[in-house]
Amino acid sequence: MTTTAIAQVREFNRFYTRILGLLDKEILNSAFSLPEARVLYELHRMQPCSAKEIIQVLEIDKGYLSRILKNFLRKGLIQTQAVRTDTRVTEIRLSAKGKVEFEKLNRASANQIQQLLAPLTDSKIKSVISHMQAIRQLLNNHT
Amino acid sequence: MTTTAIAQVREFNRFYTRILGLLDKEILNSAFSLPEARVLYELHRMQPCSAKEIIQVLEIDKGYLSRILKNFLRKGLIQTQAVRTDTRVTEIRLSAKGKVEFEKLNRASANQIQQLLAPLTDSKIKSVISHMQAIRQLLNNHT
DNA sequence: ACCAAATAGTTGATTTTGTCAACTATTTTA
DNA sequence: TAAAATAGTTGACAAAATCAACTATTTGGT
Repeated sequence: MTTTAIAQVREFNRFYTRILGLLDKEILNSAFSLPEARVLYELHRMQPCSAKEIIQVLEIDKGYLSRILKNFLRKGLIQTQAVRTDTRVTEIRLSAKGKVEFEKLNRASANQIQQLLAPLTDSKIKSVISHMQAIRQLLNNHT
Repeated sequence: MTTTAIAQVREFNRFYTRILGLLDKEILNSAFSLPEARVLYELHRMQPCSAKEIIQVLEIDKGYLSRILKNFLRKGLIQTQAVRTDTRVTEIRLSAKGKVEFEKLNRASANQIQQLLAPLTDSKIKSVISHMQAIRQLLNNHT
């Protein structure tokens, strides 16, 4: 039983890895690299937040992130401010420009997803989404 | 309607990217890099096959793949043979050693998946899998 | 049959991405 | 109050990926 279950999950992983690859292509010819895009996305969703929080969510190296954020700061996409109660921590938030860039990226990625869903009828789209929600709920223990 | 659909897909992508990242960790402390592991996996499933076929499935650069295969050959994991009717093409297949290595890797990855499913009851596992199959079927146009 | 275009794969050069360890500056703990 | 822990930075490096030029074939059109 579990053997076939594992094979099925593996097949899905293979399949969905491909889908994610397709969707990422759009991002790759934006102004951002994939890791930058992911950081921007998390900033948008978590801000204000510390570098550490991003590191935890994205499981990314802290040195690596530090450089990405330095770059974002240079481009004026984020603002940083030391936290009063613990000056080791810097609170990061998107600047107005950062928000604009995020929105651009987000629209591009929305287009990609739309193309993915385009061949489906509305009811099939609903169906896909409910399957996705179900999977999320079932596997959700895993951080 | 589609707006929320897109947001839902995005959430799932985020979620499943994380899952895939977790599962990949196991592979990363094997003898293979992630791309090598993917090539090995495709070889196992498609052999005998040409480099081109792998390139198409994995959407990987041909120069990059060429090096990976060269490396596999050096390690004795694959055997190659020019195709009679078109000597530009080399038919690749796993050697006995290659099959053994694949099996090792495959077991490691199976363990990871098993851990993912471990907290679930059998009926929930069935449920996850049927949702996965449904998604695959619905999105399958997108090779 | 012959030449141009296409194709499979290789190689070298380079860029991008990611890792690791050492370091500074704080804060926490015991 | 000294030692350990934590947030983040930086430099050195390694791994992953891309790009273009190249060889050797095969195909297609005339």
